[in-house]
Amino acid sequence: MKQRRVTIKQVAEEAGVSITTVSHVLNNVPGLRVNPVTRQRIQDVSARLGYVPNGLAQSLRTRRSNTIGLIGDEIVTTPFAGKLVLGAQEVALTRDTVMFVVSTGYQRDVENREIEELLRRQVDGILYASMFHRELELPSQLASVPTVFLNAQCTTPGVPWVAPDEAAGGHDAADTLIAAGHRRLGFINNIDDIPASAGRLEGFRARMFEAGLSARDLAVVAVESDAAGGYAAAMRLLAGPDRPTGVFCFNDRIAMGAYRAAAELRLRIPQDVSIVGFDNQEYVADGLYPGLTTIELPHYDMGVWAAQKLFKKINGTIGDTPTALLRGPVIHRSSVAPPSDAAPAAH
Amino acid sequence: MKQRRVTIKQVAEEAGVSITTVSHVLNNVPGLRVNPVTRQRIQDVSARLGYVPNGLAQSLRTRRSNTIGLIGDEIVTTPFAGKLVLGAQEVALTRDTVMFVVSTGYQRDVENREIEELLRRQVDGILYASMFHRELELPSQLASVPTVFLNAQCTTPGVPWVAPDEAAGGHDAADTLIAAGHRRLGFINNIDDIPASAGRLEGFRARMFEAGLSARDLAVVAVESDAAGGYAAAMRLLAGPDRPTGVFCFNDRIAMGAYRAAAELRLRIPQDVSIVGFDNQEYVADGLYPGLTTIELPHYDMGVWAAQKLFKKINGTIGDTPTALLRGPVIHRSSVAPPSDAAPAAH
DNA sequence: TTGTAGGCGTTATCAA
DNA sequence: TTGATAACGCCTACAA
Repeated sequence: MKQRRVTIKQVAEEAGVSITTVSHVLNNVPGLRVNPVTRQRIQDVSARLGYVPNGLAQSLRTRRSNTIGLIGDEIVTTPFAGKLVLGAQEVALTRDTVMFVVSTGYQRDVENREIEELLRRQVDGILYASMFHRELELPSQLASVPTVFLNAQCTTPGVPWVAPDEAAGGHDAADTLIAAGHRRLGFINNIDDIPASAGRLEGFRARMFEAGLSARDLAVVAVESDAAGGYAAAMRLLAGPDRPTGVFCFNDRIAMGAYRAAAELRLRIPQDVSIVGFDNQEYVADGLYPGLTTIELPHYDMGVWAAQKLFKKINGTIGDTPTALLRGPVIHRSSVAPPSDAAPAAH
Repeated sequence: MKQRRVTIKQVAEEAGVSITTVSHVLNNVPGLRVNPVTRQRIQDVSARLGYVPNGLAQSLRTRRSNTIGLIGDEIVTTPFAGKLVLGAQEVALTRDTVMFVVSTGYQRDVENREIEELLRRQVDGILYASMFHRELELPSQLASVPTVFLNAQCTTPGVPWVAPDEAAGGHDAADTLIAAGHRRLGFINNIDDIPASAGRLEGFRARMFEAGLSARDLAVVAVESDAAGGYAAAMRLLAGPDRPTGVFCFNDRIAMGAYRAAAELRLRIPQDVSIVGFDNQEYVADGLYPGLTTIELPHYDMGVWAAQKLFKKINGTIGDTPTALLRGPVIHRSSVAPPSDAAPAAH
C-alpha cells in the first residue's frame, strides 16, 4: 500500500468516460445496458493499466468487507489445525473473501486484543475455533457479529457450532475390532475430562452391547495422552493372561506407546493384538509399523461446515441455529486382524 | 459488518464536541493540547458507547491498512507451518497489524487469484512462504508490494529472504555424534535434489573433516523421506559387520523407520547405534523410544525475522536487501550415547 | 483549545 | 446510454 495504484478515475479519463460508467461495466451492474464498444474500451483500458479496485473503498461504501476472521487458541500452532483452516479457507475463497487468522495462545487479553483488531477491520463474520473439542461460551464482544464455533460446542444460545461426533468415533472403533472377531477388548482412554474421552467410551460401549458383549469384556485404563502414557497403560493391559486381543487407543500417540509395549511383550501386531488409534495423525499413524488403523477427525469437513454456516448467517439466510456433530472416516491400515487361535481362550 | 456500529460522529455529538476533537484525543495526536476535562469526557463517552474506529475508513484515508498477507503453498496444512505463522503473527500484532493467511496448494491459478485478493485489500506487505526450503522467484504481481520470502531463497534480486542454515544443521548433527565418540558414521539422506539434502550432507562432511575423519568413514544412502524409506535404508546400513555406530537421518520420519530397523536387527538405541534426526517433529521425535535427539528447524525464528524485515521494508527503513540463513538448536534426548566397546572394531 | 472542510476510492441515486 | 453528485467514516491541514 505504498505507492499509489491506479484508480477508477484514471481508467475513466483514459477511456474518456465517467467513473460511473467504469464502475458499471466493471461490476457488471445487472439490467444496465452499456454500449458494447464503450464497454470493450473500458475493459481494455482497465486491463492495460492493470487496474485493481481498492477493496477498502469498496467495503466502506458497500458495508461489506468480504473478509472473515478465524480466531483460535492454538489454531495455528498445532498439526491438527491445518485442515480446519483449509476447509474454511476454501469455501471463503469461493465467496471472494479472504480470512484473517489469529491465535490467542489461550491468553484472554491477547484474545480480546485480537477480536478488537478484527472488528475494527469490519470483518463480516468470525469463526471461533478450538484446538480440541470442548464447551466454550461466546466472548461478549462477539455478540454483535455473525459468529460460528469450530470444533467446540457453544453454550451461549444462538451460536451455530460444529464438533466431532465422539460417540460415533468410539462406536466405529469398537466396530472395526468387533467386526474382525474380537470379543475381549481394551480401551486406553485419556485422563482429561473432555467430551472426547467420555464420548468415545460411550460410543465404544454402545457398539459392544449391540454385539452382545457386556461391560466385563472391556478393560478401560486412563492415562496421560502421549506415547509414554500409552506405553505404561498397554504394559498393564497386555501383561495379564486374560489380556484383550483388541485395544482401542484414545489417540495415535497413545497407540504409538502401545506399539512399543507390544514389542517388548513380544506380542505381534496384528497377529497377537489388534490396535485402533484415533486422529489419523500425519506421519505417526502412517509411519508406525504396521500401519495404524485409526479414526480420522473430520477437521476439513468441520472447517467447510462452519464457513458455510457463517456465510449463511452473514447473508441472513439462516433460520434457526444449526449445530452439527460430524463423523470422521475410519482409516484402515494394517493393525487390525482377527484374533489368533493361539490367543488365550475366553474366560 | 451488518448493523451499523457507532461512529466518531456519534461520539462527537454525545460529547458535545466536533469530530476533529474526538479524533485528536483518541489518536493521541502528539504536540496537541486538549483541555483535560474535554479529553476525559470524550474518552468516557467513547468507552460508554463502545466506539471502535472503522479501520477501513482509517486505512482509506491514511493509505495504510495495517494488514499483511501470508501466502504459502501448503502453509496452513502442514505440521511445520504452525511456528512459521506464529512467529510472523506475533511480531505483526506488535505493530497493530493482523495477517491474512492463504494457501495455494501449489496451484498457480489459485496463487494468482489469492495474490489479487490480497492486493485489492491493500495489504501493506506480503510474506511469501514455502513449506520446505527451496529456491523460488518472485511472482510478477508482487513486484510492486513489499515482500519477503519465508523458508525460501528468492532468485529475484531485491527481495529479502530467510531459510534454515542446512549446512549448520548437518554440521551440528555430525558434531553431536562425533562428540559422543563415534567415528564410523552413516547418513540416510533424502533422495530429492533440494537445498536441505545437499546442505546437510555438506555440513556433516565438513564437521567430519574437522575431526580428522575421511570420506571413507561415512556411508551415505538416499531414500524416499518417510518411515518406510528410513527402514529400508537402515536395514542396509546396519546389517553389515562394519556398520556405522552413529547414524544421522535426514528427518525424523526416516529416523522412525531406522528405529524399527534397529529393533529388528536387535540393535539397541543408543547402546548399539546412536541416531540423530532432523525437524524435531512434534509427537514423533518425542514419541519415539528412546526419545530422539534431533535438530530443530528454526521455524518460529524465521517467522519473526521475516515479519520484522517486512515491516522495515514497509516503513522504508531498510537499506540493502537482507538475507539470512538461520540455525536451529539441537534437541538432546536419549538416542545418542558413546559407541559401546562391543561394537565391531574399526576396520 | 476547538472547529470547518476537503479528500481517500468506491458505489448508488437520480438526472440528463 | 451515460454522467453528476452525494455518501461511506475517518484524518488532517488550516482557520477561528
